[in-house]
Amino acid sequence: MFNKPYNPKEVEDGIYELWEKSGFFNPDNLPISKTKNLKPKTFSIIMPPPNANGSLHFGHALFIALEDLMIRYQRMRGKKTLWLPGADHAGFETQVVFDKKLEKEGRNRFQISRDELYREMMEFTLSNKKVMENQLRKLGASCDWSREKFTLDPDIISKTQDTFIDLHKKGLVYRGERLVNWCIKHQTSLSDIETDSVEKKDSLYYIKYGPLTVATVRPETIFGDTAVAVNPKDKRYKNLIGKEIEVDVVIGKLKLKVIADDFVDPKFGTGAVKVTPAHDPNDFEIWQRHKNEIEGPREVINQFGKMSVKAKEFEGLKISEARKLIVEKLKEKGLIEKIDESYNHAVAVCYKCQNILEPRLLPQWFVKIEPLAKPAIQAVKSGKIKFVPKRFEKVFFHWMKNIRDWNISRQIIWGIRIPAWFCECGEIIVQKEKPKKCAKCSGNKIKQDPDVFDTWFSSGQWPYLALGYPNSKDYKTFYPTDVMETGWDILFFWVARMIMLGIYRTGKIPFRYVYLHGLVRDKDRQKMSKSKGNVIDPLGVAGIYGADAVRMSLITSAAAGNDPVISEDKIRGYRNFATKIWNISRFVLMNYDSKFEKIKPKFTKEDRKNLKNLKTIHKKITKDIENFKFHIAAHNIYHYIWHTFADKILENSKPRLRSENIIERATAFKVNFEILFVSLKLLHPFMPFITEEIYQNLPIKNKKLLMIEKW
RNA sequence: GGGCGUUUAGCUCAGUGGUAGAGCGUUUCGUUGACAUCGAAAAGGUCGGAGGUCCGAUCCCUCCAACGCCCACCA
Repeated sequence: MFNKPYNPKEVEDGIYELWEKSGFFNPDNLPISKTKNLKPKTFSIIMPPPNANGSLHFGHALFIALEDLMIRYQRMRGKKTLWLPGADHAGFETQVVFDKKLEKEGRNRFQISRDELYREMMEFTLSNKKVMENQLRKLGASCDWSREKFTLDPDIISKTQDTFIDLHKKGLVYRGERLVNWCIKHQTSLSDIETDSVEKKDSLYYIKYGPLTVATVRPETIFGDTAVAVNPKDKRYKNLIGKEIEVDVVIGKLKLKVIADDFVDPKFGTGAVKVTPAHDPNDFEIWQRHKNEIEGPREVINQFGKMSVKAKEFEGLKISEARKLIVEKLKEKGLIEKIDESYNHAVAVCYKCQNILEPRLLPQWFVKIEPLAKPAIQAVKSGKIKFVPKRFEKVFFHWMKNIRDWNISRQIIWGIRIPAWFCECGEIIVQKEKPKKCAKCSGNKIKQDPDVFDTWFSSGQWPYLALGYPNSKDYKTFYPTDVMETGWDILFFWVARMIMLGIYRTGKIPFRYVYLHGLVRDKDRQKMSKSKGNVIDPLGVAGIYGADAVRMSLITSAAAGNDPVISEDKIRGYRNFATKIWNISRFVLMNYDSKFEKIKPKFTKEDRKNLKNLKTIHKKITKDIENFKFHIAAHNIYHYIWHTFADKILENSKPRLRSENIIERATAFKVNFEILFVSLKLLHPFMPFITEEIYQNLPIKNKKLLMIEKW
């Protein structure tokens, strides 16, 4: 008989060890019934590799609960089941975390040599990775540790570079000088989706430009102007189109051509726009359309967000200071016509530090995305890949259809180095090893591109790389994987890229189902964040109430795609449920008598009804799990165990359990035992620890592990 | 400017074309061998609003409102 009350702390670690030692996390060790000539059915999930730069939070606990549920269910169904764990170096994210750490120590990364910084960050990451792995164990993740991968494993690095080289060969990767999102704080460019847009109130200055007036929020960029644009249909400026006008820009005079472009909205401002191709994405595109008419980008703001040498007397000033000063000078000269002080517009900011991003003209590597997007859209359209819930397919299509080329260069050191080399002569060579000499100029002054890949470029290849593409047995056995389970917030960052790169590289879809979970919120529906102080540590509460209670409360809290709401109250509620099951089991077993073994039960009508009902519940739960309705399955098993089994069936069995007649006693016991046994199986994927612990105490023959009992 | 989601009991959320559900909270009773981390019972909802389809709508359709989110190059 087991102790009272149930104490998860005393049980969970031991159970995990029992599982891990059994070897059954590894699909190769599973007792798969092999029918002749038939390949065993497989089921595989590649774990979204957590960023190895901190501890696990509730979002991680959620994916663990959901994925482990699917994995345990499929394993019990008898499939050759693989859950492949991993960890992500998380390039820019980790760089940001590490920058903060350095800042606390009074250091900064720009003073540390590349090699030294990389070494320190690797050490930091590997130690976080170890912590994370143990946390995954604490939460009961039944993943195959023997296959664990890290995004900076040598083979992953090498194969990620192969993909880049291959894309380059096929013309799908190019090096282009384009305006990119530049973060002044982090000193790197970012992709379009690594930006947030915030509403900002600014002044809109109306500045006299020779014969006309332009409206701008950025007077400090006037030195970089190369044209003035108007709408071709705008009658006001018809006579000026094609002419050159002379503009006083404080530090001198500029001759600017007036050009006609449809982009210009005649109704906005004065209908005339100053064109600054080096510092505005729209202006850059205007220039692209008028390349042979006007001068190209002239950079007047540098990488630190300060005025460059081209701003002459304003050189070195911060943007805001320069703006103020320039406006003053313009005012003195009578060139400011008016100022609209409450102009609201959206500006792009760094999604990490919220600093305004400076558009900068930089040579970067871009992935030509359209040829990759088309087959990805097709895969979802045709139903080869299905989204759960389905509504995200629409979101996916919308984004994929409007997608722009992907900047994959990052000016940080933490990541996979881009395999490209620059010769003094300007030649660019794409290959892994350093070229001995340049094919063009025969020179040997060749340097490697200092940049690394956007971290999503490697994680976008995760399903097939983690499985050992292209030649491994695992890749052949488990690819395409069955389910990709992750948060909808990284639909574009990750899921879309995995589909695109997966199809490109392997010719196959990377997964059949995309299950998207929501964002975990606190009891006031607030996002959990450190600054709000409302973060609940999943490991902390798991330590108090048990990992089972944490997992169950996460699963019951939301349907796919919805945000689960978590509170300690709720977790406590499921801890009570664990206690209930514990006591149910104690009660069932306390009425056990070894003499029952030989007795043939005589079932009553009620017994038969209850056993039949059990089958119905079994079927319903199976169906709901198959249909990804985990929260419904969880509610049902909860309700059945507590309010049908305990409240009714067990209560009603009490008189018979105390009967003088051993057949009556044995029958009552056997019915209760059968229901308990099936309930434990049904509950196992949801609450694996306590169910396994009880199973280990059951008086049954050929006991193995509940984990591999037949569903 | 497009698009999406949510709106059901005091709170947080499930759910269904045919007498409304759970957890927590509240109230009452119960501690005689599974369980007080509990049991029994109770109160509490015109299922956001207005139309429509239907024998019948909380559920399907249309419109509206509130809240939340995503996407978008008007200086």
